[in-house]
Amino acid sequence: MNEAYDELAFEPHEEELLSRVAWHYYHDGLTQSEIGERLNLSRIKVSRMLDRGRKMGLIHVHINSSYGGCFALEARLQELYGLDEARVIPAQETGNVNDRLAEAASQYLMGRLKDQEMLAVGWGATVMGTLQRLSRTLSYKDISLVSLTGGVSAYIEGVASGRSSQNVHLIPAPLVVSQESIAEAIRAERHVVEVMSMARTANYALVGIGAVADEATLIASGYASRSQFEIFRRQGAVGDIIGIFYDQTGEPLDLPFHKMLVGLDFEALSAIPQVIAAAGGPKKVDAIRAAARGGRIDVLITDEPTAQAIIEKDQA
Amino acid sequence: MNEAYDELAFEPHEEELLSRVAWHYYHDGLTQSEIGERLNLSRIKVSRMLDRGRKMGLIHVHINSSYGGCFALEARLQELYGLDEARVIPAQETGNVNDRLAEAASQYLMGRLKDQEMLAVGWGATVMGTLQRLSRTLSYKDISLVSLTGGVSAYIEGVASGRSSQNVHLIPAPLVVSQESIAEAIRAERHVVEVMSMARTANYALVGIGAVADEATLIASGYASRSQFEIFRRQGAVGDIIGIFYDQTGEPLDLPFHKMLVGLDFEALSAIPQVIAAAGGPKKVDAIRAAARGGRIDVLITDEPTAQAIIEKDQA
DNA sequence: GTTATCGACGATCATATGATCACGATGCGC
DNA sequence: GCGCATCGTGATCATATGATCGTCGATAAC
Repeated sequence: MNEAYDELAFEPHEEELLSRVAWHYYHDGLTQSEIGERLNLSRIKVSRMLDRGRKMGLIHVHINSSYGGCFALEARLQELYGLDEARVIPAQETGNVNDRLAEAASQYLMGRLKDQEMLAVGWGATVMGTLQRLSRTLSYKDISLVSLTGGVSAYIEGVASGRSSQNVHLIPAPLVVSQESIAEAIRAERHVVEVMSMARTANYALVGIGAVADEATLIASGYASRSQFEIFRRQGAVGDIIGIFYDQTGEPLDLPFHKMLVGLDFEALSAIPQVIAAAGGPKKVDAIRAAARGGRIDVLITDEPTAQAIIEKDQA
Repeated sequence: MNEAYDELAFEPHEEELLSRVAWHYYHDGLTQSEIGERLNLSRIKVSRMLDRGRKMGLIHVHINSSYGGCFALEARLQELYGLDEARVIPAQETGNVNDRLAEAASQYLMGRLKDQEMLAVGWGATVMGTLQRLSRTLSYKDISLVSLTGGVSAYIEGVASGRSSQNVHLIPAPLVVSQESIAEAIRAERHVVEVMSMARTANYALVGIGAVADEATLIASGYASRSQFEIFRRQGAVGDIIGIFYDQTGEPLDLPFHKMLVGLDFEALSAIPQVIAAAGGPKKVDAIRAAARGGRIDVLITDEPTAQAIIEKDQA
């Protein structure tokens, strides 16, 4: 029998043969050897055909889940901004976005935190929610918490209740004070210096990203006024991380407000091995995008519509 | 670190994790071990998750080809009628259906015929087309041809041209004669007896399936009349194979016409290891269905709409 | 409280897969 | 016609996968 002739004869029907092989493999669950026997092909050839089928897009694997689309966005985000990791949660009508982001962030950290590591935390509603969900894990893994800024005591106390409280180190000050001189004085305090230098040694930093919008938590909590925000906006601010406002490119602005902050600066933040940001919502699109472009963050946890919007802006 | 706690915590997010695993596996091309490292799972667990994902329908493999839908029909046909094999060619506007069936049949036979085997052939346009396409393979593989009935010499001669002609054994008679006595006399001829007994030893039989319709080749070629067909139909005939008409259940009818045929009967045909039928078209739906249900054929090669129609009739 | 049952887990091992290599056929340029 | 490059092929081997088994822990029944 002349093999060459046989193979030649199949050529115009390559697609059929390919489809048939793929069908047997993926739907019938046959092994490549079994398919080879049935169709008079060598096992290796079947393997190569499947390979070709996959590369040519003939074989398509669909993941039948609301998460399916998100992974593509994650890959895109990572690629565009050089992130270590991106997590995108699927769009959903029910449920508060911040809660779901907090949930996702806590999931991420649960999988990442190793025993006895140190987590530095920023400021904001999402960060708070994440810490609440993490509290049990933090005890289990004996994680140390340290604050990146002042003004976190209110909510971090709840998280740190119980046995693990000895591992929580807070900057004992407000986030913002009314004068630069006071801020300087506080930053010079021994205890504050200690906590801040400890924060620099954290393995991870968990931060929120704030929009320059009237709904910002900074305004709601009285740390800043609407008129201040208006000024920030005029100066090109698109968002803030731990109270520091930055422009479209993610570069921090030179604002008097920054001088009144008690907390780490961007340089110190970047020195932490992995900066994880959890934020989402239409108002925050520009803020997140700028933070990512400027390399301010290593890991981004956001929601699907926000991810979509961010990516779209950078396609154009 | 307490592993159990970690795993527990992922529970409500099983779908996410499953999707993520599937994504990495199928889209990113990571190995199960790599996925395990990334997501802090054991390799074996990743394997099991993928398994579950497939079983639960979370992971769906789509074969992006016009042939894709046909394999489902093939599987259904095989299952419903206990066929050894079914081949369904995709619906297509261009091209003659018979030609495409002949092409598919010849493809099938090319892959199946081994050196020096014997193929018995029936009667009809599709069979003729198949043999024409096969002629080169027949020479290459040194295949013997033998006819199942009379009346095939006209077209089989062309196929058997050249060196391999010594391996072609035809029943030297018409398909049908005008009287029972003549048929008996022919069937008693030494040469006819020889060829017919040779046909019984064939490895494969290739046959067409005829509809009881005015367009039938039997009528067109003058072997039967429209009025005869009308009578057959009244007696419950739905189709014929090698000139033998059968009813809805595939049982041969008791017709005077059969007594005037020169060729094998159903019993002899069934004794051939694999009876391959190639037929399609709306008129032949009932004929094919009855042949399949009655176990008259082992392999069916048909087209997509026909397969669909056959299956639909048996669903109800 | 104790025991039985069940399910999840990872270790181990056989099998399936695909990466690499070397060969032979085919087509092309010299 | 004669190398030469290229492609497709099967052989071989390292790796990836999943089937099987025993263990452990949780739960439920007693």
